[in-house]
Amino acid sequence: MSAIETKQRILRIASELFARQGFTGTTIADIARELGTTTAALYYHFPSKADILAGLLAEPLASYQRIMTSLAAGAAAPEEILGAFVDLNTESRELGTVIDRDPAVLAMIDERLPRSSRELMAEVVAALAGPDADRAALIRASAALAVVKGATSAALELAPDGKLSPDDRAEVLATALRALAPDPMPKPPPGRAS
Amino acid sequence: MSAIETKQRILRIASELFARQGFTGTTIADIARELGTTTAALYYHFPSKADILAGLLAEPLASYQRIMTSLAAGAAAPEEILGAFVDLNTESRELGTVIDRDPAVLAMIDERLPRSSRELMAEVVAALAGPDADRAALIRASAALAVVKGATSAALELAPDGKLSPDDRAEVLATALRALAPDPMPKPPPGRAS
DNA sequence: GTCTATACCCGGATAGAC
DNA sequence: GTCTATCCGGGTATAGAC
Repeated sequence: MSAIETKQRILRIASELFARQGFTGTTIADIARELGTTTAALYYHFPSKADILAGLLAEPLASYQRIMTSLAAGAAAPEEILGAFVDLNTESRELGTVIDRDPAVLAMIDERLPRSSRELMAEVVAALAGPDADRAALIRASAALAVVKGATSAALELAPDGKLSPDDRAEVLATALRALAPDPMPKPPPGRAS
Repeated sequence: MSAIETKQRILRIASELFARQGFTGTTIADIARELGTTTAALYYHFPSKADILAGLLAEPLASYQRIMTSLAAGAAAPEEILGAFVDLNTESRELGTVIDRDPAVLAMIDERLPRSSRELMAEVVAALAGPDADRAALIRASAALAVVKGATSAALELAPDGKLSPDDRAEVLATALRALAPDPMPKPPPGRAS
């Protein structure tokens, strides 16, 4: 088995284990056992446990930054932004749960990013809420993002083939947009017969 | 300082640290330092680190089970269910982030509960989605729950006094309900003039 | 490229004095 | 109730043979 091939296997195994047990909760020995070798063999392919995580995070993090730059470029439609995050969560479904579950992972990511992940999220919320957003609008924007994350992973779990069908994607997106939009009529004004 | 008083201080400190660094990411030494004593002193008040967490979790877990039994009793309105979870997240705001972030914590909770937390969540989703729910309805129900968690914590962070105002609570609830409701008209059927 | 063996550190927990 | 000192286990990482 070529070195590069083994490297891929390690990443695949690590991805599963991290998703199930978290990054901190997964030991090098866990990965080695699943791989069928010893921990020492692992260190031939990766210099450290953190580097395994970094290898896993490289692509999704690049996608993420692409979204952020396109977001900084101009006023993107909420639909575009939310759709991009649905796709990001779909591509790297296992990692999505890993990332914000483990503070150690958060810290690692913050090292590799220009701005902290909290700041980045705040930017996305601001972009979704629009320029003159009151607190209610910010709440709704946070809600829309929560929907994207929660509903996407729910849809992926419910899907028989583990893939996000176009219908499901549309449902998630529509739900997020409904969350984002203010209530059309919170309470029908009294004195106005239907 | 009385023992009972110190115990409360420990719980308070632990709550903060767990929220910031996660349960696994927080060491007994961290807590002791913040407390101004040594780790050995901590063990006079709590037999183990896990027991500190258990002390923190006791109340919110009881609330949670209260919700579940009332849910099992009869068909509660979605509004009631979602409202109950908003309140639960508000009362134990710091813990909410701790609980499902750390697999170790999840495991501990599952030990103390009759059913696994995954099963419980599935029950709530089912109750929200209704008896004859298709996959889209289940997705929306998951989304509504995600809104409750995400938007409540966002609202708490945005609030100047760190408290959830009635207005904000209403906004969160309305948003969750919009997420839950199917799209009124996803696409106006063609051939039917407005 | 993978092994055995082991160094090293850190975190949870205990013993026993005060 | 709190201290000093220490044990013990487990986890990352390395050395060096094969």
